[in-house]
Amino acid sequence: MITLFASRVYNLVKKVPKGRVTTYKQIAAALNCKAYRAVGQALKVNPYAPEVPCHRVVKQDGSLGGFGGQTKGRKIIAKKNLLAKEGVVISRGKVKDFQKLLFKLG
DNA sequence: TCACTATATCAGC
DNA sequence: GCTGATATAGTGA
Repeated sequence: MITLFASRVYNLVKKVPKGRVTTYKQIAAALNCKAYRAVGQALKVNPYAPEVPCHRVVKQDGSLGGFGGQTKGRKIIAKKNLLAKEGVVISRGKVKDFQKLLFKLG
């Protein structure tokens, strides 16, 4: 079930250009709320898999967050490769130059 | 209303 | 630096 809130999240994520990343907080802030977790859930059930690259959405500290294939555990390799292809380097499980690559919404 | 969740932030060690 | 607890907001049953 896609809701209005989720649609807004997708819209914002789609705005993130290649080689750039954003955070759950940025998205939530752009929506004028603090539903960081709701954002993650919205992305989780996203029907726009290729259009809404959740791998471009990371945690506030630059770490990949809970995604990376599944929410249980697993390794975060696919995302690392995907981001690396776009110019985003992952170092120690976190985005390198995160602050520079961070795409501020609004 | 209750429980769950891909977060964020603070306190304690 | 890491872990535990708390705050916040949205979704589904």
